[in-house]
Amino acid sequence: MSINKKNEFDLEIQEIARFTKALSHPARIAILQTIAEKKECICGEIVEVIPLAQSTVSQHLKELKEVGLIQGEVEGLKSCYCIHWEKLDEFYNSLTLLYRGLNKYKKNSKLGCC
Amino acid sequence: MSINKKNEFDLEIQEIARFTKALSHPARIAILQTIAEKKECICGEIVEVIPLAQSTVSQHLKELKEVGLIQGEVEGLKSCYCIHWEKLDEFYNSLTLLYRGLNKYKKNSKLGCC
DNA sequence: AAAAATTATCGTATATTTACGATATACTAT
DNA sequence: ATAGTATATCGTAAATATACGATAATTTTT
Repeated sequence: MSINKKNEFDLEIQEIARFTKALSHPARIAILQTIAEKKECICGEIVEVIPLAQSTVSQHLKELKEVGLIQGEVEGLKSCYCIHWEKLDEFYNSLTLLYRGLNKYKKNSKLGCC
Repeated sequence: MSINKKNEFDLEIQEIARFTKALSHPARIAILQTIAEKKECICGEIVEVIPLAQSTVSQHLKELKEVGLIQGEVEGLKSCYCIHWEKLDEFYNSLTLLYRGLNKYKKNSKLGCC
């Protein structure tokens, strides 16, 4: 049992789900905010602010990087992260489309169900 | 190990994470769309359209209901679902605030990292 | 060259999610 | 009353996520 069925849905929907999943943990939202606020977005600074172990923060950073919301660059010993603004826009835009798409049906809906 | 640390983050952030988590599976996004599109939002109609077993769909419906994005009403033998539009607005608004909050720092950011 | 510092990765434990079939419950139709 | 329907819930298996310490890799500093 429990074979993955996520790929049986529309690609557009899968894309949104990958983004929302990336932001489905408070730590990753907080990390995104921290990176945005600081000019020097060094890993250690993130670890200082987030109430999780260094290895755990590193893991969350990896996930944000994999979905494309942040970029990482090795800077000697330090590792420097920044927001991938275009990707963030892309996320927000596709979510806005979803929201508007749903809202199109709002006018015809009754209050409450059935 | 693996004690839950989600509640060590800002409430605002936790709230957004609960919403994004609810939409972090393609099935739940598809279900939301299906409910919005149909006027008669009966469970069986959702099951027809979603490529998952009835019990699995029911489980996803429960999660959407728990986070408040849909409402359910028993209608005799049938079970009728609808979008909770106010809650959906709430979600979209808080995500918009997050997006704008991040974007405030965009102008001061360099292209690429460090 | 040795010690210290920074970060990614490995190993691992636990928790949660995903998925299904089977079943219970409750209503409708015969 | 009985049979049939619709849906929620239970039990369970497998997959994935979360969290940490330990360690490896690499770069500074001494």
